[in-house]
Amino acid sequence: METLTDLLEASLWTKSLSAEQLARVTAETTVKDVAAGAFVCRKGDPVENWIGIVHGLVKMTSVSPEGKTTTFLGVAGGGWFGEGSLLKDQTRKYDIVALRATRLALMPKPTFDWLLDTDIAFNRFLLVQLNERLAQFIAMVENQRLLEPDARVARSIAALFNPVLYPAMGPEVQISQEEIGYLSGVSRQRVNQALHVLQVAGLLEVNYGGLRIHDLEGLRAFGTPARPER
DNA sequence: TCATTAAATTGTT
DNA sequence: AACAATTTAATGA
Repeated sequence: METLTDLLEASLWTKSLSAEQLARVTAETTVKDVAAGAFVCRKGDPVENWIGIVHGLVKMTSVSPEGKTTTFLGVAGGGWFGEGSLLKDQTRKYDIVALRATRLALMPKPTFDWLLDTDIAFNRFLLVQLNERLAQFIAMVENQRLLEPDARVARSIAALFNPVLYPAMGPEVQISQEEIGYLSGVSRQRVNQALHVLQVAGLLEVNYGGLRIHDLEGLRAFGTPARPER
């Protein structure tokens, strides 16, 4: 995807908007390009926009006082984020960093509030998205506690391809193994091993600086024993 | 276009 | 964590 229009067309919440509503959203939403490694926003910033990803990839991270960094999740093409902070009218709780050169769409808070007040389908979209995120976070805690590293890596990658949250994802991502390590809570070396296991299993293809997904369902289910037929 | 070099990423111990 | 190998990107002839 290249333009704001592409992103809006790929986003589910625009489907029910009238031509007038869509025109207003298009007029008031701006586009911004950020370089790889750049901050999209920092912890403590006032929240002024709902942010969409036209293309590229960003991560939500937090840095401890000692400088250790943890990544909570990646947000991929077609995804929107920040509604939580907008709804609570708070400052950002996390840093957002671009992992690749990324094009963002910034919807001003007044526009967001206006959609919230006037469009029921928009509310339903947010409900579905928040629910999907909650499910992802619960799964993340469960995975981290119960699964072995290969499966943790498999599911962290699968989470990036969540079709509800990131409808515009193609079959490949550009992401280093180091970043996958941050996302899945596994060392880079272990990620490297895990990726080869997953490649041999035919679930994905390992490329320089990125991955191509062959079997998303297989990744999601990796490490779960098949339930015996009764 | 090709060769050289630096930087990033991967593979291995 | 450290090191070597590989790939990519940038630069200049």
